[in-house]
Formats: sequence, C-alpha cells, structure tokens
Amino acid sequence: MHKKFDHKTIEKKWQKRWRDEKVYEVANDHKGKKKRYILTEYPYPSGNLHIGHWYAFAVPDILVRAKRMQGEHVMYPVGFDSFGLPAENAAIKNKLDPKKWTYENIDRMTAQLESMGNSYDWSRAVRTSDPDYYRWTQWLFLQLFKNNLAYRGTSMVNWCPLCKTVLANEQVVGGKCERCGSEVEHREMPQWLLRITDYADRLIDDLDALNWPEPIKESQRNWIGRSEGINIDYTIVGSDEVLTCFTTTPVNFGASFIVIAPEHPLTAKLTTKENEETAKTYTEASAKKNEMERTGQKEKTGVFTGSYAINHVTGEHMPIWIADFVLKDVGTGAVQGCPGHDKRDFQFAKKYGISIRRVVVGPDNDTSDIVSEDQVVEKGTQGRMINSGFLDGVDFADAMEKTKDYFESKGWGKRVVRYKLRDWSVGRQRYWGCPIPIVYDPEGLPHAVPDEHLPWLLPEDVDFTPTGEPPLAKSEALKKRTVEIFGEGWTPEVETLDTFVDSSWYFLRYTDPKNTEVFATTEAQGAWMPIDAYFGGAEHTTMHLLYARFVQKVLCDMGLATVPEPFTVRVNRGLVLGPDGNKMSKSKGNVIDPDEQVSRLGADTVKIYLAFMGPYGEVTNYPWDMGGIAGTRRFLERVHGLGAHVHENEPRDVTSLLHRTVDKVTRDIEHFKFNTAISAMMIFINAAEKDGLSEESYKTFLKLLAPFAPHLAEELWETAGESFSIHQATWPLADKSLLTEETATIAVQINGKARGTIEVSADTEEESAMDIAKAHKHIAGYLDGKTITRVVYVPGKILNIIVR
RNA sequence: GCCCGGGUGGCGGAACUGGUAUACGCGUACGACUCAAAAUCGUAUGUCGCAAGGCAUGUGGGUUCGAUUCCCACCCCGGGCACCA
Repeated sequence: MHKKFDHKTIEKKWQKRWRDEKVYEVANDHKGKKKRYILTEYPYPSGNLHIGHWYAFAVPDILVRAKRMQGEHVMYPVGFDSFGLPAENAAIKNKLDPKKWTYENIDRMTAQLESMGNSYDWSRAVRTSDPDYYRWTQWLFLQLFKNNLAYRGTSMVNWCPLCKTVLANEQVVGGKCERCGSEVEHREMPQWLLRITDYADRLIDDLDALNWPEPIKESQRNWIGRSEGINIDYTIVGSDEVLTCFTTTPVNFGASFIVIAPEHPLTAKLTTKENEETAKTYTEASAKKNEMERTGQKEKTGVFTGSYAINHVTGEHMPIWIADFVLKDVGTGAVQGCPGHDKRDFQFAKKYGISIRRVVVGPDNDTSDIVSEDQVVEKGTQGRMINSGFLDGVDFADAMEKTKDYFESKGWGKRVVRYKLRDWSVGRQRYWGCPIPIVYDPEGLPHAVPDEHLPWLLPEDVDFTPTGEPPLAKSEALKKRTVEIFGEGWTPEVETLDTFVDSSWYFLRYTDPKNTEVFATTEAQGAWMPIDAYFGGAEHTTMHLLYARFVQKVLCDMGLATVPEPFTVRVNRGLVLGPDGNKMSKSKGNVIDPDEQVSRLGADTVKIYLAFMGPYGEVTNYPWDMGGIAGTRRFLERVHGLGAHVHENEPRDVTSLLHRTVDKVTRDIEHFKFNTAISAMMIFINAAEKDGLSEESYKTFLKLLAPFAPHLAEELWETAGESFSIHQATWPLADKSLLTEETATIAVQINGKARGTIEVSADTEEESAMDIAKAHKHIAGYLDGKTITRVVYVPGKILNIIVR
C-alpha cells in the first residue's frame, strides 16, 4: 500500500528545500559547463497571477530543468516590468499611490510565482521601477541622446479634449474616448524619438542568421518594410511649387492623377478657391479618423484640389486630389495613381472619371483597354510594358531600373530607399514611468542630466489626474531640484519613457543585476549572451522584439555589448482561453483562477496539464478543459503508485519501451513539443503498470518526469532512497540498440488503399514481402484474378500493389 | 484594408523526410466492484452500413503508385497594425 498523493505537503516541503539550498541560483562562472540562458518575457505586475502567466512561465521551466539535468549551466531569471499605465489608471480611479499599488502587486505575484515551483534564480530579479534599475534606463537614453539617436521631433497622437490626455488606440472606441466618451482628436505633438530607422537595414539583414521561425522573421521584414523606388518631382501648372511623389513601380506612362494626404503641407496652396469649401470639410472629417479607419475603408474617397501636375513622360496634366487613405508620414505623403496597374487606383479613377490607360500586359496577353477591375495587372504578376514609350516591350521586372536611370538622367527624380518603419516615439505624458533625464536651459535647448545625478528620481509630490499637462509638470520638487542643480531658468523634461525602453535591455541586466558601476559588464554579458531561447507572446513579434534588437545593436556599436543579436531562438506561444472557448474575462465569468487549481490539484498537475494541452511554440488558443486537467491529475496519481509495480524481472518489451521513451522525451523537449513527450510517458506507464518494471527503470522514469512534475518526482526520488536532488541528477541516455523493434508491421495497399498489414523484419526484400502478402488471406482476395502491373515497396513502411 | 498564423472525431490534439489518418488524454456508452453513489478497474467509441464495403483531415481542382503533408484557387477563424504590455 502506498500513501495518498498529498500535493500540498510535497510542494511546501520541496519548495522550501530548493530555496534554502539555492539549488537554482547560478554564478557567472560556468565551471566548464556549457552555458544556457533561457528567458521568458517578464510580467507586468497587474495584480494577480492568471493562468496565462502559468502557461508562460511554468511550461518553459520543463526545458530549463531538462537542460540542467543534461549537464548545462542554465540561467532562468525572472523580474517585473513594473512601470506602466495600469498603475496610473488604478491610481486615478481609486485615488491610490501607483508605487504602492505596483509594489503590493509585485509582492503578491512573487508569492504566486514561487508556488509554481519553477527553477528561477530569484537572486537576479529586476524591477524596472526600482531606481537602481531605471538609473540605467536613463543612462541608456542618454547614450542615445549623446550619439544623436534620440531627438525632438513630432508624431501624431489620439487626443481626448475632455480628459486632456493622449490615448492609446486601445482606449479609443469607435472614435470616442473609452473613459469619457468625447470625440477623439488627432493631433501632432512634439515628441522624443529614437532613430531606429537608422538601423532598418541591419535589422532586416541580420534576421537571416537567426534561428527564429520564418513567419516571425517575415513579420519583422514586413514591418520594417524596405522598398526601393524613386522620388519624382512634379511641376504644378501655374505654380512654382514642386510636388514630390514616391513610387516603386515603372508605370509613369499610365499615371493619370496624383493623390496627396489631407495634412500635406501643400494641400492648402494647391487647393483653388472654388474647391476650398469641399477640401476643408473633407480634411476636417479625416482628422477625426485614425490610421486604420483611413486606410482600411473599402471604398476610397477624395476631393479634387483644382490643380494639375505635369506628367514628365506623357506631358499630360494630372489632376491633384486630396484623399485620406494617403498618410502624411508615409513616403512623401503624395502618390501618383495608375489605374491600369493598381486596383485601388482603378476604383478611384472610375469613381471620379479619371482616365485609365493600360501600361502592363499580363500573362493572358490581353492588350485591350481596361474597363473592369479584373483586367488590372497588379504588381507582383509577370508581364511586359506597353503604351510606355522607351519601355515598350521591356519585362515589367526590369522596367523599374530603366525608369530610375531615365528619370535621374533627366533630373526629374532620384533613387530613394524608404521604410514603413517609423522612428520610435518614446515620450509619454504620464506619471508612472522612467523620467526622461533631460533638462532645458533658459533658451529651451535640451541637455543631458549628468551621470552623477542619476538616478534622476521620479518625484512623489505629483497629482496625476489628467489636466492636459504632463503630471511631472506639476511637481514643485522636480522644478526645485532642477534649479538647484543647473541654475535659475533651467526647467526639467516632464515626460516619462515608453515602457518598451525599460524592456529593451532588461535581459542584459539579469547577467549583472547588482552592479552599481555599469548596467552590465561585458564580462557578465559575455558569460550569458546571446539568449539561447526567448519565450513570449506573439503580440510582441514586431515591436518589443525589434526595439530590443535595436538597442542591442546600438550598445554593440558602442562596444558596450558583446553580441549584435540578443535572441538566438525565439518561441511564440498561444493563449489559454476560458472553458467556453472565449478569452478569459471577468465580465464573461469564465476566468480560471490558477491558485484555486493549484490548491485543489497541485502545481505539478497544472503544469503538466498546460504542457499537455497542445504544442508549445504554435500560436494556437486552447480552451481550458476541467475534465482534461482531471485526467492529468489521474496520470500523476498513477505515477505516485508506480513504485508498487517494481519487481525483479522486467519484460524486455518494457525495457525497450523505456529506452524509446527516453529518446522521444529528450527529442520532444528540444523542440518544445512537451505534449507528445507527456503522451510518451503515459504510454510507458500504461505498459509498466501492466507488465511491471525494474527498480532501475523506475528511477530512470522518475528522471524523465522530473522537469514536468518537479515536486512529485523529487518526493518519489527520496522515497526510492536516492539523495537530494533529482534535479541535480544526470539525465538518462537511451541505449540505441534497444530503440528499434525487430519486426515491423507494414501496411499493404492494393491500388493505394490499405487492405491489411503484414509482420516483416526491417530488412525483408520486396520479393519475400510479396510472398507474405500473397499468403495473407484477406489481401490475397484482392489479388485473385487480377494482373499485378506494378509494386511499390518501401522497406519498413509500405507495400503498395497496383493491379488491373 | 495590410501583414502573420490556423482549419483533422463530440472536445484538446497525434501522424518522422509524401507511406496503415485519428497516438495520448478528455468525454460518452456498457460492464465489474458497491446496499447505493463517488472513486477505481475492464471493454467499446470517426462516420454510414446487419455485413461486405463505402465515405472522411475547411471547400474545389492539380501533381503522385500513394497527399493532413507539395502546387493553384476559394471560404472561414485567430493575432498584429506603432501611447495596453
């Protein structure tokens, strides 16, 4: 008889022992072991740990523990991304101190994280809102500032006139402020920006060498959006103004109109008297829309300015229109329309009666006039040029180079490379963030706060109720501090940094978390960087990951970082949904509380359930299944009782299965396929319960289980008389000679349809396989009276007999 | 709209490099144990059919001896789109 599986006692006992003996703390000296740095995106301290946190942190711990047992020196750090808007919103709403709110949440979540039993090195924990941390965020910003990579510019924002604050797109619902319901405006605001676009080429090119899933790399390439084209300068009829259009396609002979953004600097000048009224109305309406509303609408609209530009190659007068699907900050804010080559342009031309000319002939060789949308030959299809003067007959693919040469030689335009990527705006008119360490002199010029005054502390005498002024502008202490240090007339910067700046370097701090002299020495970074696996959410694919790569490159260029790319492997994970298949939310009442599950079924059960749910590293959403987790608990109960099946004579089949299980679990962990690893262990335990297993096999199985059910495995390891700790034991190796079974069951197909199976040894020749098949009563029935015309035999796999 | 991903039993999913589709788990049904229930154990379980057999991996086509897997077109669902993190 064995004791009941008492998960609560076991968890408490071993979590304490692991903590007391600092089992998972690692030094920067690897003592000859291979280093491995495994990282998960650190959490925002939102209040309570939810099941998504478990999925994010407990499942990668399987890999961490397995690698440690495989003899590697593994760092698995944890921390908190503790600056951010939720703290401020909670503060405004409930009149709390955002600092108090944040740190109480951190305490609660730390306790919850510890209940997971992850093999975290807590001694390296960082919190981005700690002055010891953000002094280095400030230092980083100043390095960018001193290297002309941080500058004052402008960017468009959502503005709520009543709340007097900038809103995230998320806070704008149907064009209205989420909080107060006022109509949201779109304003251009002065802004601190980082020159990430200077690094655009390297951010694209360096992707090639990274071992990331190709779709993630592709998303980054598209986000950066490099396109090579030409800026064409157009003369305006009856005006001295020059209008520049960016284009990547060689269709100037078919360009019959120009569209400019409503906010384009020339909009007013190009609009003639009789069109002023309509243009004004249109421009005002478009100011109320956000980018997605402007570019996403199905039917494009526009208004005519009354002005014309002269087409260089045709001499024709092209009407200039204002349309909100053109954005001021994209390209030059003005585009030429070619209705014969672009469906959007075709719809626009048709709607407003603008002329349409075919300039590209597609593979269908249709040279007729274009009268319907499906005749439009779009970019990316093959084709040759027509009605295009010097380009006639040239392959579409070659025509752009010729156009660039021609336009440059005539002085009509010049080659440019443009990016969709914009500079990173980092200033926030918020309180709970890292203060930007800049002060302005009496002339209003920005200066770096000298190093000796870092950390440039966030003042606490602030009323952060939104008034239209950044909260820090209301701090007397900050003003006083500035005047005292820099003199009369000097003023502080009152914006704080985007939290993405905090998170763009935290992984470097983990290598040297206590250093007071530098953010992290190159020795410490050299010991751990680059990160061998970075686990996180798919929503970070383009922003956080790109920002972190950018910062890493900047530091590397300055000789302050050791590698140009921070993350060698990236794994994007999916989402855990409520039992009803919807995203968990309080309003839907479908939230699964992890604490409740852990208390009822145990941390190991929750961990294995999440790992078993589906493959990790695929961005799929999995509904929580109460029955499913009960099944996982049953599995662990059976593991708990497995000791009772240990006896001296282990059948050879069980031995062989164990070695195949070792092999499969080892390989699956490597590929983040924890679900099939668990399934393999279930298959083993099914057989072991039935046929019995040896003491040695039992212990080997416990080692396989250890990364998945760390508490239970540790307990059973002790019960089996082994010494602490199973997590420091050596990972089992599969005996290759036991991996392959002697005979294989192969399928026999008749005309491609499975009709039966035969038992053959792996090295059976086709002829004898055929003999066995013919002797098989059922299969023989299909061959009776037929002529065999062909036989496809793949040893160990299949025998396909084609008959007539 | 643009970019990325995904559609396999009642459910989560499995299937190596193109080779027996549905492993493993859940659920369900029946049986054993029990005064009874729960728990546990056993058996069955894609679908239609008494069976032989047919039909099934979102839909339609193609390549192949053979397609969940490769190619083309389409439909549906999820994520991202720059001040939530």
